Amino acid sequence: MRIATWNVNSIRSRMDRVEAWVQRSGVDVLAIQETKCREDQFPFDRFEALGYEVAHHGLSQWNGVAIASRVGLDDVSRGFPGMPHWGEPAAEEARAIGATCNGVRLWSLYVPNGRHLTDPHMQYKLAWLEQLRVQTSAWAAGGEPFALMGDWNIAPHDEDVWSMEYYLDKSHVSPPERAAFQGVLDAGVTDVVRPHTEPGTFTYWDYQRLAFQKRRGMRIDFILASQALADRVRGAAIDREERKGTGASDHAPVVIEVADA
DNA sequence: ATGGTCGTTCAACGA
Repeated sequence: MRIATWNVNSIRSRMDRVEAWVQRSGVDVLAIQETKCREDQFPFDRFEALGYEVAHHGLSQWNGVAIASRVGLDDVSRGFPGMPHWGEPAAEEARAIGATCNGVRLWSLYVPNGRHLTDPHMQYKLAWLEQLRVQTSAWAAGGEPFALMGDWNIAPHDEDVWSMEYYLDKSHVSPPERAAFQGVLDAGVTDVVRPHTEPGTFTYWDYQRLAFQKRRGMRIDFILASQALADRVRGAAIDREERKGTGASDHAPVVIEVADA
């Protein structure tokens, strides 16, 4: 079974590329982030024509997560228990959706950006990750195979950014963010992609300042798997080619190959 | 050429 995660940065403006990539990659399940649309705007018909069921969670033009699967899509959850809200007044955001596909519990997650070190959004990000840690601990205790997939907006290691000097006073690399990410790992999941990729492999390149052409990227998209699932991972890759050309998302798809149970 | 962006929705914001 081939499973992937991809921040598409608007499903409506990206659907032609997404469709081409789905067919080219042969993924069985795709976790999508930043659909940037409401439920009534999501192109369900395009996925159904490709043979995929889709569960989507979209509340506005921001955020939005989905899971597309051609190997079953059951027990869909929108949000996770205790997930913090944002804004004044505080409102739910579409940042998490879970579904069981072929016996594996999969989550598509869009972790809050944090914006700046002193921005209130950073506290929201850290609180969101703390609650995800709590939930991950509970899920891991069950022993079932599951994965947390998505855009974490954190570069856990120095080698995960093109320049630590550039990011020193910016979000995504700060000690509190890295500690929050490590907290989720310590709750019972492991990065199953890193062992299959070279150091300095990135998943995201800013649209600005020719970042992709200058190889100025970050590794912020991850697939974290429970032990039961990690034991079945046979390979992984980051499809950097998909970042090329006109109409590309600023994120590349991340793919794992999983053996049958 | 010594800087170079995209989405949302339509002035400004988010990333």
